[in-house]
This record gives sequence, C-alpha cells and structure tokens, in this order.
Amino acid sequence: MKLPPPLHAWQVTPQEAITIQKQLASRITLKKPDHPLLYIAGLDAAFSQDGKTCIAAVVLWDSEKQRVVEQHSAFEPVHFPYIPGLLSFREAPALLAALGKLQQKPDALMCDGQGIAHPRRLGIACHIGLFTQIPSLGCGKSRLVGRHEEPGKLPGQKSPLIDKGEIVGTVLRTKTNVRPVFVSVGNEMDLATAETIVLRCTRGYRLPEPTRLADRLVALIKKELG
DNA sequence: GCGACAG
DNA sequence: ATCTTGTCGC
Repeated sequence: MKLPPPLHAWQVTPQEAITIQKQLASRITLKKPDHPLLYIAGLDAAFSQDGKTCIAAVVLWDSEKQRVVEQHSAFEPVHFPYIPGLLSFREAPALLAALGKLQQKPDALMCDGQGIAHPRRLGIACHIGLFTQIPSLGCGKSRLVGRHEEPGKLPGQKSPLIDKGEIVGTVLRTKTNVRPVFVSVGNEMDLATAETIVLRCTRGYRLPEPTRLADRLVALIKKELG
C-alpha cells in the first residue's frame, strides 16, 4: 500500500523530537470508527545484535476468520537512542517501511506500546496513525505514565489508566491471572473500540494475535541473522 | 534535586 | 529492546 508523504524527518535531535511530538499531538482525533474494523495490522520491532539496525514486522490479521492474511518485514538503520517517551523515533521508520509492503490496506493498526497514554499524548501508536492515516491503537506490555487499580483477574476485566486527572487508557486483563496489558487510543479511534479490538484478537495468550505474531516474526528474523 | 521511565 | 538456564505453576 502507498503511504502518505512523511510529516517530518526522522533524523532529528531529542529536543527536536519533543517539539515535533507537541505539534503532532494537536492533530490527534478521538472518534469511534464508523466502519467495522476486521483487518488488523499488528506491528513490532527488534534490533540487530550490534544495535545498528531496526527489524520491523507487520502481520495483517483477519479478526473474523482469525487467520493471517499477509506478513512482511523491513530493516532500517537506527538513528536515535532509546529514550522513554521518544520510542517512535527509533522504531517508526522500519515499521512504516514494513507497512508499505502490504498489498491490502488494514482497517486498523495495533502497535506494541502506548497511544495517548504518553507524557505529551503522542505515543508510537498515535505517531504511526498520523503517518498512515489509518485508525490506530496502542497495546503495551507495561506502563509509561498514569496510575491505576489492579483489574480483576479474569479476561475482559479492566481498570482505567489515569494521568493528570485524565483517563488515558485501560489496563486490560487478557488472560486469567496473567499481567494485564495497557490499551490506549492512537488516532481516529475511541477507547471502547480499542479495548474491543484487543479482546477480539486475543486467543489464549497475554498479547493479541496481531502483535504476538509480529513479535514472533521479528524474533525469527533476528535469530536467522546471527 | 530525586525518582520514574513504552521498547 | 537485550543479556540468559532452569524452574515453578496452570
């Protein structure tokens, strides 16, 4: 699929990255998608042993038939260190390259990390959502910002994630007695829909299939490399 | 100044 | 993310 023109350069300084995030955050829209979201693209990244290359994967998942439709990978040199809050400047270039290889356009994107549950409300799911103009959500394995109560131990039970007095996401249990995941809105999405998508894509593992399979794919590629 | 801190 | 074996529990 063809992606829209890039909104900005990726080779910037951490200071510039923060400025960019503040500007892009104002463009995020929270809305309930009006079409059924069946085809979900899961995204994940890993790094080469020398840490110089980002390995990205996208897995397009048919949430109705519950099967993989397409899967691709891409490599990009890394031009940015890992700094909490600036994750997308490390991983997004490779993730976007992988997305560009899809034949079919996804109905929504599922990113490994946060959406608006971010200090400047521009987590990687928001960033990727803006660059692609596709509804997006973040499903992270741990917390970046916000406070929350422990959700019930059963699948589907949840607790709001609150930051600065605002509900920025949902701490959602996907598997009995297993650590919950952190779900938040990316772009052109609402929290209830994001939660529904995550649960609909979950099949007995902590992580929903799109993200879990993308994670498996990058791990395999990394293993094959060295 | 002191902690916290997605992947 | 990544470095790393066995081991406890459902």
